[in-house]
Formats: sequence, structure tokens, C-alpha cells
Amino acid sequence: MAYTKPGVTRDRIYQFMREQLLNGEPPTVREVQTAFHMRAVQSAKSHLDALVRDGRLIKVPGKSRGYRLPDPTRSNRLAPLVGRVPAGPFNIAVQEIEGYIPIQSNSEEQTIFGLRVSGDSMMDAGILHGDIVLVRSSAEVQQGDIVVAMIDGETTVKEFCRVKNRIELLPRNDAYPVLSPRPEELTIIGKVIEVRRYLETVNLISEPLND
Amino acid sequence: MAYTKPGVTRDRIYQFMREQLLNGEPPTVREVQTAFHMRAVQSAKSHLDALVRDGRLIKVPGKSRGYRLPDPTRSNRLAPLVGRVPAGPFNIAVQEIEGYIPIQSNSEEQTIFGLRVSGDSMMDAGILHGDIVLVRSSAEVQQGDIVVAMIDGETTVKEFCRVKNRIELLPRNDAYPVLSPRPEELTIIGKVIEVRRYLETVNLISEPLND
DNA sequence: CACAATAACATACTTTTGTCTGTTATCATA
DNA sequence: TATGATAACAGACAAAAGTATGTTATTGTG
Repeated sequence: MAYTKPGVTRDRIYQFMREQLLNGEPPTVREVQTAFHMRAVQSAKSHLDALVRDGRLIKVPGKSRGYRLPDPTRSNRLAPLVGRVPAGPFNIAVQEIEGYIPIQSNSEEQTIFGLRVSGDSMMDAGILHGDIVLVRSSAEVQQGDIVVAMIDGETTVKEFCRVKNRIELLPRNDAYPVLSPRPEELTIIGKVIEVRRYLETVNLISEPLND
Repeated sequence: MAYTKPGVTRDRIYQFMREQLLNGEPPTVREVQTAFHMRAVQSAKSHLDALVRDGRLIKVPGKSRGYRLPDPTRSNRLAPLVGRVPAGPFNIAVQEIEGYIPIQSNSEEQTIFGLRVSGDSMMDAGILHGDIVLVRSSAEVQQGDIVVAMIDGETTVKEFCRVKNRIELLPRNDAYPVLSPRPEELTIIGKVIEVRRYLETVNLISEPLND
């Protein structure tokens, strides 16, 4: 290929690698070579070596297609979307899973799931019927957080409020009453960390993740 | 490895492949072989061939690590998140990009971007100040859709309404007036296809996607 | 138990891929 | 325009990976 100013081709190769890797297709050195119309493998290789040296890529040693993104935020995981939260010690039964939605999670192994909301009791908080809330079930819950709670087997989304020794669950809609459940009938399932509303038909990912 | 009942090992291999592929690391035939403690390459290969035959995997012919998930909904792309929509023929200036958010897009090459909403004029539609709307800029806009429009260089999110020969933009908050812009000062930028609200700090992906 | 289908194995061959050594061309800067 | 750094090229070799052929063992079913 034509000679370029120092750094130009390298940046282009980085962009190419990033695109391919995010797409789940790690290229070979020779694929980079041909993608950039280079006549020597070494031309591509030395650029890739430099990108690794600069920390812009990492390499799994000794493996083919071994270049990876160092990015820690790369974990675009799939969270299960449940139609309702089942009773019992919290683990989602496979039968309840509607599908999977992509989320972005920096820390590993957190129990995040999606829940489809019923009713309009949180309307004033911008959570409408049919919306999906993403819930972290391991989260600590604080005053004012929006939480998913289970009262006597019924799942509900409300604002969390501690009053003296009791816990109150506040709706955000004047038409609904404040809930003051007895402690023994209340389970806080998790904290709502995100609200999503799909205004167009979306093909949810339907296949399970792994084992 | 020990003989298993027909289908059992195959399912396990499928799970393994799916997990690896979603993680962006396509395995080789021999990696499958060793992962399952097989003593022959062909043992793994014939299972993989069968998975391809059954349509559970697809294979890029002639390439190493060439197995892929057939899932068309697999394209978890990154959409740019802009703080405001710039004027001019619509292309997003790189300087305006706050970050990138993962989206799920079945069709290829659609211009989808995220926009952070200012103001509470759409409160009753569950779109609050600070929310992110995902916008498809190539979409056809119909009566009742929520759209992003530009009036005289100002960006706004409103409900689209065609009245006779005019276009009206309806807020969803009684405190705001209906907008009846003159056609020459109005540009419909796109249709809102999703609403997101992050209730926790989220590390947006900060690196650019590709050229 | 006979028999077909599937699972697992053993070995060999070809292509792809990673890597190495050395050379030539262009860029940037003094 | 001289010089060091970077970019690109050329050719070769070894390891990794894809693929093929043939064989043996186990499963499922009548």
C-alpha cells in the first residue's frame, strides 16, 4: 500500500480491529494485511505488535486470531427478562424467562435481570405499564431508591422508604395508596438500576445464555 | 471421553460454542476437542458438523475459528450518544459524542443514535429530563410517533401530529404549548424507538466505534 | 440378539496462520 | 541534505488448524 504519515495506518488498523472484535470475529494477521492491501504480512504484523506494545490491543500468546480488546467495559452481557418474579428463594426459573436483553455491566457476576412492569403506580417516576426495569438483586437499597419488592408473593415496583422500624413502599401516582407491609411478608428483591421502553417491536434474544 | 447418550455431548458442545462466541472468542475444532477431553479431532469435528447441519451453528468456509452463531438478533451494536443534535445536514460531529451505548439492532446499517433529553415537556409520556432516547433517523414518521425534531436549529422531542397541511408537535405536559412550526424551519430528525433511564452511574463506552 | 445409527478414536495430509530475517522506501527534523 | 525513525515489502519456515479416511465402541429399537 501507499506510504502514509506515521500513525495514520496504525490508527486505521486499530479501528478495524476494534470493529471486528466487537463483532466477535478476531482477524488474523493476514486478514489485516489484505484488508489494507499490504503486500507483506510483516507490514500488518508490525502494526499489530505496536498496538499491543501501546496497550491498545492485547494478545493471547501462541493462539491464532489472538488479538483482543483490553477494554474492561467490553462486557456487554445478556440479562434474562422475566415476565414476573417467582416466589421462593430467589432464582429465576427458566420457564419464566421471556428472552434476553443486552446490558452493560462493568463488574462481573452481578445478578441483573429485566422485569416487565405491570400497572401505572409509578407513572410519575416515568415508569409506565409495559416498561422494562433492570434490577440488580444484590444491591443495597437506600432511602428513595426504586425497588422491586415482593409482598406475600406479589411482585411490585415502588419507591423504598424506611420509616422508624417499618418499611414503606411509595407509589408515584396519587391514585395509589402507600404500602406498609408487615416485615415478615416483605422481601426486597432488588434495586431498579435502569428503565427501558421499547417503542418499536424488538426481537428479544430468545436463546439461553449458557448452562 | 466416555460415551454418552445420543445428543447429550452435542448439546454440551453447543452451549460451549455459544458461550465462547458471545464472548468474542471463536474456538478451534481442537479447542473443542480438548475442552471435552476427546482423544480425536474428528470427535469434535463431527459434532460441530452436525450442529452446522442442524442450523444451530453456521460456518465461514475455509477459515480458522470459523464457527458462528446463526442468530440474526446477535448484532449488539454500539450507538453514539450525543448531548445535542447539531445543525446542518444530518451527520453527527465526533466532538458532540458523549459516549456509546449498546443497542440491539436486527437490520444492518441503520442510523440509530442516542440523545439525552432536556426538559420535562414529555413527562406524561414517561420521558423525563436526563433520559436517553434512542432515535432512528431513517425511520418513517407517523401520526402519534414520538419524534426528534429540529425547529430553527433547536432540537426537541415531541409527539408528531399532522393536521391538514401543517405539522404540529405536541408536548405531553399541560404546562407546555403545542408547536406549529412553519415547514421551512422544521426538520424531522428521526423517530424515538426506545427510552432509557440510568438510575445508577453507568460507565458509558467512551471509545469510538469505527471510521 | 441383530442391526442401524450415533459416538468416539487413530492417523495422515493440506491449508492457514504466526513468526522470523533482512531489505527498501518514505517521513520528520535538524 | 543528512539522519534516525517509521512504513512497507519479500521470502521463508514452523506451528496451528481444517479436513479426510478408516476403524472401533456404544446406544436404541424391533
